[in-house]
Amino acid sequence: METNAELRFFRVGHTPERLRHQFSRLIGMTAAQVGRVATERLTAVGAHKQHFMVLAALGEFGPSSQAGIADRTGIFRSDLVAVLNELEAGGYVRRGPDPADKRRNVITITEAGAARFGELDAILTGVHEHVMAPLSEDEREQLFNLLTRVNAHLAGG
Amino acid sequence: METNAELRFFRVGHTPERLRHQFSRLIGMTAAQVGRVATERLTAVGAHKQHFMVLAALGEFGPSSQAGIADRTGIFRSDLVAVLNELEAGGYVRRGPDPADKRRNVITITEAGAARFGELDAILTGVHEHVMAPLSEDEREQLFNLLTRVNAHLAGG
DNA sequence: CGTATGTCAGAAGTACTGATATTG
DNA sequence: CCAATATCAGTAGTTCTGACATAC
Repeated sequence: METNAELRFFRVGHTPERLRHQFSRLIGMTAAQVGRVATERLTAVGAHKQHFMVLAALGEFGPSSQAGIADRTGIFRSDLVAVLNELEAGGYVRRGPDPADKRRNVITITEAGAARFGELDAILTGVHEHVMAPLSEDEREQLFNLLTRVNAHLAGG
Repeated sequence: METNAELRFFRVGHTPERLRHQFSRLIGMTAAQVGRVATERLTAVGAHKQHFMVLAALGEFGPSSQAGIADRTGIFRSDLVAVLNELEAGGYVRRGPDPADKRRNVITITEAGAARFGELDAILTGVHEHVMAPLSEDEREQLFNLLTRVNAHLAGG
């Protein structure tokens, strides 16, 4: 299992190539690992990322139709139904008909929902503390800024 | 649907909170969008991320057992079987018994496999060009370094 | 005997498509 | 008549668990 130069196309001393290739996998690998940790800790309290996303969207933008939540979170309208069923069952949101447009529901976050959001947010903050552990304050801010710009660009088109 | 201060717990002027919350979703959202684009373009040529990961691992570390590939890529041994079946069917890898340990197979990348890797790598490079578009050369390097350190830390324990 | 390897069968989560009834 | 909304049914792909035979 030792070095067989014929069969390796990344040779030692060929660093730029190797870095580029690692780069291609970097985002995916990082995201996968971060996602795994986050999912793990959220399921430990009976939640999903989607719960967090919905509660965050409601907290940020106020009461909304389901279509509005779907647009803001990227969750499919069809999948949102189940997520809202769960959140409603937990008392975290209220779902009522919209008097102004009878096709729509108005989804409203409750006190319990705000508290739940705080709980999930603390968990995710813990995760990203763990993830960011090797970075300084300045570097975390750099990473935040770079990712924000990348994300804005991707969301924009 | 206008501002209802009672129901929003992110208030204007409460910026730090909002940033923190956005931060929690940032990696996930970015990863999701990058992943979607990458998957889309790879399936267009009949490939998956896992194909790329396996070929990259073989290129980087040379011939390996399936367990070795699983360790390096994070793909489960059970799932690797199908991935290698596909790669073998395409002529991209050879799978033979290990004379030194009859439990193991030795997986070797072929010439065609190296070419295939180049093809997939070009596709993913294109994706990350698209992703990194708003960043300067220096900033890309920064992002690369930050993610590398985060990733190393996560992989290490 | 306990452990590692490759393989298979299947569960659980996620992402997505399509159809439908209701309403605008 | 066309578009949007909430909902449901079902597909596809990913992640992960468990079992098993073989070999160390």
